[in-house]
Amino acid sequence: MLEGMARAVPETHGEILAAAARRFAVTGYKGTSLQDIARAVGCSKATVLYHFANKEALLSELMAPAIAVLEALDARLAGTTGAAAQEIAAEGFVDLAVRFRRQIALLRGEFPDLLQQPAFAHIQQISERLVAAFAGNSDRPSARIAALVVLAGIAETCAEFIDIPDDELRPALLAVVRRALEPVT
Amino acid sequence: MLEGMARAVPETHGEILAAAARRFAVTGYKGTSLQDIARAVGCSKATVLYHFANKEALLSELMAPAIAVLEALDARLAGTTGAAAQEIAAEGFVDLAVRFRRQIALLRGEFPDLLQQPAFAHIQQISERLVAAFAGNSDRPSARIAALVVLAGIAETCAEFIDIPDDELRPALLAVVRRALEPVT
DNA sequence: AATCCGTCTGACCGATCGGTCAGGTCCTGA
DNA sequence: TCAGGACCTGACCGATCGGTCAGACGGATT
Repeated sequence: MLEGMARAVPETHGEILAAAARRFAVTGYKGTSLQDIARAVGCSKATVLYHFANKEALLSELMAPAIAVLEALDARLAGTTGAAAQEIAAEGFVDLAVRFRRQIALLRGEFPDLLQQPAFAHIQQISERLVAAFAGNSDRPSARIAALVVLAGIAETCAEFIDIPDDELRPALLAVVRRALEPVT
Repeated sequence: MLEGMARAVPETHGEILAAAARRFAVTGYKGTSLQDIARAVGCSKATVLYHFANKEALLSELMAPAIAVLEALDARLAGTTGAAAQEIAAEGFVDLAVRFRRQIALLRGEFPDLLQQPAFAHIQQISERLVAAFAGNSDRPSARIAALVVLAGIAETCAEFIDIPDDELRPALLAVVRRALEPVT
């Protein structure tokens, strides 16, 4: 069986995942071919497809931890309203965006397309609830516009500053978000 | 010569341009094929390439007016600093983004890629100066982060709200931008 | 020695991409 | 009547895409 020392098994699976994360973050999901990833790893494209059923499976495995944190944030948001919802959304989403900068970068501009795939269908509803929370559950168009500005601004800014340390990015983002959001009346 | 009534010349050129604008705004530049555009117009792909040298020429002609306005804003920004630069950048960019929502939508996520092409090379420098103006020409990282948040947030929000009337979107955006920007010391 | 299995690969597939080209149609001016 | 040019098209091109498949290789089990 599996007794004895850990077999010197090649960790190709993890290497492919890491290389895909790096390439996706630079050239996006659609803009990165399986050939690109294979070249970065140093194996053939067929090897990539041996370890992952298809390109989308590669994306799913890469996004899974970020999605789990997003769902946890959505759960904490349930039942909150007004300023409390704004505060939870601000702290929670800024933290998420900073920690998963690479994952956010890879779906730049492809967010609407990728949401079509059934594997990410529920993300759309979560992001709608997140916008509502940023707006303090207000129906005023100006509140929703401000919410979308900060949501999109955080995501894009995190994707842009990939080298800055977390402890520098997080407080600056939190400060601008708290300033930008429309106070609930 | 060209005397007499305007010849009933088919305005295919304009129709292609309009259809391309619509398709690009929905599926992006890379995500829209010349076949898609031809189908939307009701002509062949070869006809599209008869009226436009190549796909990039179609994009250039579509972006030209927006780029002209952006360059005018950049010119107005020259020589300004501090709060004055912030105010000019805010009003100018919000107005630009609202007016050219469709053009902004079409380069969602493809902005970095498209900037590589020599035709749009100088746009990168302009956007850097725009970020600096939003930051009130401050070197503080938090000011630059706030500037990028509002810049990206405005662009993405405009691309998202394509149906809202200009007069509703513009003041709401201006309000959130003025709130969000870090005041110059 | 024979077998099995995890790992990996080159060759190949159909589809689609942006782009080219020869030629057809139709109007106009000489 | 004829030549010419603007307009348009189907057929085709090479490249690249995601994905499939039969089989090669090597170490462990029997």
